[in-house]
Amino acid sequence: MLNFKKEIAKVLAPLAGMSPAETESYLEIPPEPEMGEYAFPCFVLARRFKQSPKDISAALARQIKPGGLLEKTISSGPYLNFYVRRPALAAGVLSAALEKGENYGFLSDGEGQTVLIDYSAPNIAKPFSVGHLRSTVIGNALYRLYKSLGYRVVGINHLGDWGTQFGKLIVAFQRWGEQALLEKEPVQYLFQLYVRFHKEAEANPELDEEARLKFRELEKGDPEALEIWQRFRKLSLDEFQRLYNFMGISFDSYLGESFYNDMLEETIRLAREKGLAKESEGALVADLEPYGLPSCLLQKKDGAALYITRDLTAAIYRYEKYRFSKLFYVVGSEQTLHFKQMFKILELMGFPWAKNCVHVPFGLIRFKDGRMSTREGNVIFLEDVLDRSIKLAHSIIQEKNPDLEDKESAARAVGLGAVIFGDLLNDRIKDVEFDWDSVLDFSGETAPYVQYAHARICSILRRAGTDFTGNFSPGKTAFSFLPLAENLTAPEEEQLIITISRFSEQIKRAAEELKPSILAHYLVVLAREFNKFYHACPVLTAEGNSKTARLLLIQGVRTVLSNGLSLLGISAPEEM
RNA sequence: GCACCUGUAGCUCAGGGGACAGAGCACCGGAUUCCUAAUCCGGGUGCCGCAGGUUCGAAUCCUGCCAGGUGCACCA
Repeated sequence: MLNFKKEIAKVLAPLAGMSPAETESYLEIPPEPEMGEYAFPCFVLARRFKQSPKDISAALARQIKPGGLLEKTISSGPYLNFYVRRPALAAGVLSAALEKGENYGFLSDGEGQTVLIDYSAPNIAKPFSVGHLRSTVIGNALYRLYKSLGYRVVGINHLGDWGTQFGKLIVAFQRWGEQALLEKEPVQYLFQLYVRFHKEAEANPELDEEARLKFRELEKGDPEALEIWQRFRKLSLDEFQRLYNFMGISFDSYLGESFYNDMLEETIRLAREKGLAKESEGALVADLEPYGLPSCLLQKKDGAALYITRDLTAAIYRYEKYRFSKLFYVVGSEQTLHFKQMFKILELMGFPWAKNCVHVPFGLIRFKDGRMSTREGNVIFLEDVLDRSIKLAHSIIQEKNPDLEDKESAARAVGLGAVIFGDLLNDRIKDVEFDWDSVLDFSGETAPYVQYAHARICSILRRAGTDFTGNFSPGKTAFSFLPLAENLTAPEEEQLIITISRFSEQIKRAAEELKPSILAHYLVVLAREFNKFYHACPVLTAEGNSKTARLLLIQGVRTVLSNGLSLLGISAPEEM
């Protein structure tokens, strides 16, 4: 469909007296399918031509001749509606889907460019809660989206493996810790210690001071503290790794905050050199008031570095190493100010690439009566959510499809998919209220809905056998599809073709706007359209060419559903 | 106090300056001699938070206000 849009722009541009690119930017999708595939609103030309948009539209319609993918151009009031030659579109789209398979829809816009995505970044020694889910699944989807556009993508898990919480944990462990419990369920146990620490510190404030000192020791390289820290780190990393594997997520780099310890001095030196860092009350402060931002602390009065210094250092390191064209930080919206400050400091430090650093914020997951807090212990663990979702999926499969051989893997795909999709469907900037009922609702606009459409197609294709694709040799497929494509004239069929043809546009837009939700919505629409088709048009009992054409059509739908889900980090089982 | 984000149907939310503002959930009724009924079909809902402004045209852009959320110096 990208081609069709370009084709229209090329023909229309000289008549409208603007560039093809500008023309293309005005093209829009009409509200009803009967109005064609694209429309050009002629209001924009009214002033230039000193005529009413209606007259302009009528005149343009007369001047534009059909050809290529363009079937006809019809003036509709002030709009100029373009109709695609549907069989040609169908033949092009379906042959491409068949040929390209799991790469169908993917582009190569990003060739030669490197994009870094910083996401997930759980805190070591804290359990993985649903709060971390968002960064993880959004980041993972962006990772796959950019990859599909041809970018070289580097996924970075900036582990929260340093900071004062380790002082607290070490103190807690040394006071109350038991080796055996730690070995048994490391993260759970560390979490308990962490919660206990905060509870006891309320009555006993000197604990906080002790923790602060302990962290100082750790920073200075105290062997005992270091040994404990390393153990905590390894134990929780192993557990995170297990979760990531389970969810099918991986990273290219696990360099966490601690990695930058030795480089912080250099960052501070650089900031001083640029006149950015000033002493204030014993601490080191970057004055950002002239830029309309609150000043921020680079170094505590005890000499310890702060989060932002670490982030600055990491950004510099990453640029040195990867020469990225974009660096995305998939981090909660509560840190918006932090990133504004950080990017401004990078700019003031004289790094021109600072403008290529982008914060990709997302809303909080909250409870009805407030936010989650690790300290207070009121969190929901991701693992519990996944477990319950998968169990539910399993019991539904048991009920609906008792003969299915591998129920476990189907249940895993569906249960996991439901959770991921639920997080990706809505605009990431919005807060979400955590609610078990909606997490465990598999009807309506959900992954299972999309997966079910996919499974149904697989079922039909299985029954049909695979021979029907054998008639189409690669290379001349589009041509040989034409006679078949003429059969796809039912409204449900045409709608499916058009929607399939817009797949690449959706991928591109989702990546550009950094919103996987765009793709998720598109998949729901495609699945819905397939379901309508499924009820209106029988496939296996259709005759001759009509049957073959429908098989090819649903094969195309299957490809898009499966590729689309995969871009969101969700698998599409063949049976469920 | 200041800054940023959000406000659309009973609920959860789509909506790319453009044609009559759309889905899902929930509720009611219907469809299975037929490819998986996790499906489909039908039924009705809106001062698009409020008030101004820009524009041929605003849910969409700008300003102000209201409500909720988030942040604002030694946490990350």
